[in-house]
Amino acid sequence: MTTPTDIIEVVLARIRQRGGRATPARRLLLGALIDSARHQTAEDLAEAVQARAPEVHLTTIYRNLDDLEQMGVVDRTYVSHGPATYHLASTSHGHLACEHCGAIADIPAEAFLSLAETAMALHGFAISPGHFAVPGRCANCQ
Amino acid sequence: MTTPTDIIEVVLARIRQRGGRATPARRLLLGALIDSARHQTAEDLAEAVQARAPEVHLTTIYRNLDDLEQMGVVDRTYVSHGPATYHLASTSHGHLACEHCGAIADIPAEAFLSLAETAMALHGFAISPGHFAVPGRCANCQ
DNA sequence: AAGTACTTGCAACTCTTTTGCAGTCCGGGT
DNA sequence: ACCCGGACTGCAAAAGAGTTGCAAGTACTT
Repeated sequence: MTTPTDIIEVVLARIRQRGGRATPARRLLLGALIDSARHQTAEDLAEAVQARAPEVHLTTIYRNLDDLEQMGVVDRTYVSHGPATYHLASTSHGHLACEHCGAIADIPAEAFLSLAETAMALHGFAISPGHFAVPGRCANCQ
Repeated sequence: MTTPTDIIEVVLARIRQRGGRATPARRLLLGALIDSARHQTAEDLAEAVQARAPEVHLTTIYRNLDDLEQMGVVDRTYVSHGPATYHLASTSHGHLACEHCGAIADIPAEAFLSLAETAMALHGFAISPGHFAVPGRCANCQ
């Protein structure tokens, strides 16, 4: 099976290939992303990392999240007017964000198929379903 | 036909009904929203208003946009990591925003139908198609 | 073991939006 | 027509999220 440590080392190997380094901050950040595979803000992640290494600065979290996003390791999801959230890219899915209570629900990538087709047909536009949250009202808040 | 002035007066009438007042700033803001029915940021709108009334403060634009949004007169659209954009709510449509060049394209509300159905079936979630932009790559930037 | 370039911590800053407050002005009542 | 209360505005200041410059630190190559 694939343990958290495996995942971390695989990603670090990829980082090394690009001329990057395996630093404690990176290990801890990846650990935090794996631990709680839910949608966490940069600040959530900083808190998790700082529980084990208090000197790691929020700036470092942001810089590493940017890199990981560029490498395709994490997805950054923009929730309507609020901090961005991050999660491992492994599971491709979309997001529904309640405008009222802030709850986030996942929705399979296939749900975006017909939207993707229409966008492509009309404008030659390729959507990125994982990178944003669809706002609306959840069942409880309607 | 419906002239810009007509629209402005209809909206102002609704504002008065709620105990609100018809101020020059409101008239100018509505005018700016009508003039260029495209997606404008609060700053764009402030600039347009200030061309005729330089003393109108950005704060006032924000406060009025909030009110107009609550009244359902304008839609606020969140583009991934960037300022929110506003437009008259009259025409209901979705948005595609290029992650690379920032271009915004419109897409008919019907394109969201199957997504809306899936969200409702899976989570009882009612999406608000007008309130966000779907990120991706436009034809030129792929 | 040493050098180099990638990383980090820190502080200061940017951008967007919100809030507090005191003065201004709209419009219903007289 | 005039007055008054509450709605609205301008200004300054702050808050939230993320970015940047720079010097010091450190992982990896040789």
